[in-house]
Amino acid sequence: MEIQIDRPSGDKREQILEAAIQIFAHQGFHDAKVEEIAAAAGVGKGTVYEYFRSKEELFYEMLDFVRALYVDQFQKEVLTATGVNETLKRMFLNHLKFIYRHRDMARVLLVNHPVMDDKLYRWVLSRRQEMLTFCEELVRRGIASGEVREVNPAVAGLMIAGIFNSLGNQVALGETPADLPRFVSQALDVLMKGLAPKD
Amino acid sequence: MEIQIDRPSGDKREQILEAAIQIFAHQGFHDAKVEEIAAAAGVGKGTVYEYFRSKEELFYEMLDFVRALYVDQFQKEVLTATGVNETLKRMFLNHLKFIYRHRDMARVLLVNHPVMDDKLYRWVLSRRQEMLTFCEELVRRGIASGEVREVNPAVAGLMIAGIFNSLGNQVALGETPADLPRFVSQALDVLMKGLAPKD
Amino acid sequence: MEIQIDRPSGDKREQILEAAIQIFAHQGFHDAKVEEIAAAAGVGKGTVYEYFRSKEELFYEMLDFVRALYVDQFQKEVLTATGVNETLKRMFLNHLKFIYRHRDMARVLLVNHPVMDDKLYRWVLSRRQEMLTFCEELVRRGIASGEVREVNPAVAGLMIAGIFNSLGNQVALGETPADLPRFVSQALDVLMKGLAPKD
Amino acid sequence: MEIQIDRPSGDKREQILEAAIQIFAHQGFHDAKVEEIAAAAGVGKGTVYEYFRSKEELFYEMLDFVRALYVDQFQKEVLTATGVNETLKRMFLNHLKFIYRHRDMARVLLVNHPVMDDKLYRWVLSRRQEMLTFCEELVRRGIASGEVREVNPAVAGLMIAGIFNSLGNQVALGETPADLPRFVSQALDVLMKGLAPKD
DNA sequence: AATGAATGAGTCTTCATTCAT
DNA sequence: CATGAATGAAGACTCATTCAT
Repeated sequence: MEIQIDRPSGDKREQILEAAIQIFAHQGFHDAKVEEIAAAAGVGKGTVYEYFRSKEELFYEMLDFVRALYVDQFQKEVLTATGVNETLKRMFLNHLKFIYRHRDMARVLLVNHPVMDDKLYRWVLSRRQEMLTFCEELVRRGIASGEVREVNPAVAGLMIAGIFNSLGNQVALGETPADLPRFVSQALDVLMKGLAPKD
Repeated sequence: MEIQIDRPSGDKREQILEAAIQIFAHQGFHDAKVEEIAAAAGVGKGTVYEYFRSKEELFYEMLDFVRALYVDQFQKEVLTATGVNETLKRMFLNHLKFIYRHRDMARVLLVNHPVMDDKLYRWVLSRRQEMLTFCEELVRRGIASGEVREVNPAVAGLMIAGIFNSLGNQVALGETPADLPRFVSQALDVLMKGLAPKD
Repeated sequence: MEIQIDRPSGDKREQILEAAIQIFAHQGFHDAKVEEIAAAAGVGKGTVYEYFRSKEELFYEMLDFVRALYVDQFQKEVLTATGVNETLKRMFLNHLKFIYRHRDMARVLLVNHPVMDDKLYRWVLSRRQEMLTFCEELVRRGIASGEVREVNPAVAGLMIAGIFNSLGNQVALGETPADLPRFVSQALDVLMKGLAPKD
Repeated sequence: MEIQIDRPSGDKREQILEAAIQIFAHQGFHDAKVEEIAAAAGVGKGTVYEYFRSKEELFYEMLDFVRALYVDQFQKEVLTATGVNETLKRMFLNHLKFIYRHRDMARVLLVNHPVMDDKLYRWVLSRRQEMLTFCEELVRRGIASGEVREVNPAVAGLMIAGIFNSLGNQVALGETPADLPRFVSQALDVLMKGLAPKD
């Protein structure tokens, strides 16, 4: 009898989160009205408060929801790669695909930083640091394996993260290139040449 | 000749703009109260409305005010350079110095994008496009002059802009490197190697 | 014969009333949540509405419930007395004992008068009038029987009711005297001396 | 030029307090709407918040406002008396006159005890204790001066306070006696006889 | 020109009540 | 009968804006 597996008890909650992504992405935190989110989720205003203590909590839960989706995909498709070049390729491509498929979510993560308070500020810094740490570590590994020449890992990490974000912004905010793999490989070609050992 | 030190004409307006930078930077658009800005400027609440039609107009005027400062410096110190390498060096260094000297303003421009409405969204896109166009053009010139190999100028422009922003973010949001010129040259070394003609 | 210990019929209704006393007494009408009352009664929120049309009706039913308990005891222990002195003694002692045993209920009746609307206002006035009428009538009987001198029965009635309430308040809101009978007889001693015929 | 003495800068604030008395007295704390109070005061809703931080603060400020009026009159007319009998006479008469002139305020103080929270509960208890302490002390002084026989001062104090409140309630909630001085002296006659030394 | 007291539109949030299960 | 998820009406409070001085 346990048919309906798709919509377990978390049903309404997820509906609201999806709606929150849309509304927050388009209006920003302050201009988004809880009533709009409820309407977009197809529920009553009060129902939002059955699942989330406040508008602010809903906002943060949504950030974590989106991030969880991203991290999930990242772990499956990026962390399984070996070698700097391969890792970067998957990392970039994965990023652009994710953004392309979730433009609304992406806009939330990229642009919608109202700096309401220190809490969000810290959240943003924390995400940024995660990314930098990963990139820097990748460079270190590359140096160790001989794939990368002796550069300052912190600087190279910043560069990788910057390029990474810039390409992502292009997909999210600008015109999405038709051939994403080619787009990525063009960028990585320049990057890797810049990092390549003399030889 | 240095008479009128206290209050040259047009002073109030600028006082308010300076205050707006501080307050908007720290609180974001929505959490900033007009009253706070007035207080920080040392004027009455009503006075703000003598100089600016609305809080929103004040916000945009402030953005343009900050941008004008930046552009001014950019034109003096960057546009006078010749050659891709030299231009990039000045452009990066200039950027980091500006951010370092105006951390508060920088936070406004970097993080504080409430996406209140399409107006701001367009403003942000527009600034981004300006930067990309400049970088892309720089690459084209580099290719023409032989300083840069035959890369996709759009992709290279995105990369340069990404690195540019990433280093800027590091100064604004992270730890500022002690030796900025060295910091920049390390990054440009990688970048230029990546873009260098085969030899 | 003591079967059905857990849930005799009509039990739920009484459970809810008992819970209502506790919650209303501690939170007041408006701050009491129906959900809390339901929880305190060990039933679901919806169940409350099976037995009471609304929160307001529950409140009034609770008032009558408490009052019925009081009146019951009053009739058994006070109305069976003869003579003013004996009646007063039992009336006072009975009152204090009731309050002592039902402090929570007492707080409802003594302090918790939200004056939500004219309905409750009239309820309060009505209870007050009952008490005054009884006291006044008692004085009249005392005058007729010679136990009380020729005083204004309305005034004397007010005085008795006032003393009555004041001693009750002491038990409910202040420190309960250790020896209640002595406490009462001290007060009645003064009162009866004041009302005594010249003789 | 300093004519308008009646309406100093505290003008609006007092208007709001007066309106608050009316509205709170008739509707109780929870059913009173800030907007109603503002309307009754002839000001805008926001103006209330210029003078009072919250509805709750307004409520307590109103209580203190009324109490200050009362205490003021009490000090002038009651504390200047000498002798138990005279003090009681003035105290009672003063009370009834105050209530008669400020029926709305009186209802606030007498009936409107929503027990919103412990704060108000403590306020009520505190006022009650003040009254009891005063009455008890009065009895002690009477015993010392020979005006009162050797009764338990705590019990006698409770009685006096009870009679005091009962007469006040009659004026506030019931029918006001035409001849207040006579009303008071009838009650005090009984009371003082009850407290009189044997002789 | 400068001010700040006054305003009320706009929104989050609560909670009594309903009703499908 | 019993339940509690869902609802939306209602109200406290904020703050951009106005305008009399």
